[in-house]
Amino acid sequence: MPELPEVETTLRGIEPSLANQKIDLVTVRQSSLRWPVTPGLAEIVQGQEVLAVTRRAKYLIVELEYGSMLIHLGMSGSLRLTARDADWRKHDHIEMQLGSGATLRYHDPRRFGCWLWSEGEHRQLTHLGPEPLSDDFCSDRLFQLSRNRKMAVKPFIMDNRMVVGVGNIYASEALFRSGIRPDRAAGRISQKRYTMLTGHIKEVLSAAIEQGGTTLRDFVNGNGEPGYFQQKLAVYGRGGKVCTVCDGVLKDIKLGQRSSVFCPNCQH
DNA sequence: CTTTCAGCCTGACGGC
DNA sequence: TGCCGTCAGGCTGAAA
Repeated sequence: MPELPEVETTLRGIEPSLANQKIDLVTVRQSSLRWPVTPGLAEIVQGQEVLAVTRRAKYLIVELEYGSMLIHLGMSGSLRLTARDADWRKHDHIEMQLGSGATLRYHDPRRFGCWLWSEGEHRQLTHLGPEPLSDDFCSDRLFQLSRNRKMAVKPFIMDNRMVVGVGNIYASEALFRSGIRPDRAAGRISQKRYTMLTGHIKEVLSAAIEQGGTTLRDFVNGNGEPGYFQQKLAVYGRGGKVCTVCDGVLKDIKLGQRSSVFCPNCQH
């Protein structure tokens, strides 16, 4: 389940093999993803050179000479570099062969991801909030946006218009570290506590990216998804278990259709 | 305007 | 053993 750290890890892994390479051949075996793969995408991008590979939120952007491809890994997607003649695994949907001989495979069992082509800006990228690790994401901004909002703070910080890239795992962890109950109304949290929360969001995401860096080679070589962050999680997936800080039992509630685990003792 | 919620999809898992 | 229901998750767009 790629969250922002996994997408960033993927970017760092594949970028050197794609940048400044010509796309020789693209094969789309399954075009039914979150949105249909842009019709004719393969023919359009073949022959173009990759100018750069970047990331915005959880989207990867492959910039080409006449436009760009927008790639999302959805819930279960992954990109890996393979040998040119590697066997196709179940759920390998798209392959991109580069001039160097490098081959990129897109694998996505649940098909929540996307591969889209556009000559201009992708509509998915308009209306996105700031990157969580940039200075544009600051507590003042978050505090101002939260005023008069009755929505619970957890779905609030997971809203891409507030800040991008904060998924269920890291939202839960950042709220725990901040001592804030996930179901507290966003508009009823003080500026001081938003300062803490903002800091913890940055902290938890950058720590995960750092750890992603250590499993970078494995990840790109395609030996399965990294499970490196699991033992560091204090609340996510631990409903009913004992809190790591006090001796209370962690509670599991639904917020905006998402499971939300917190410690009723430590979080208020 | 804000907020909620169904739907997309497959695999893993628990109950029987 | 296998069948069925439930859950997980990001994101959009329609409904309230």
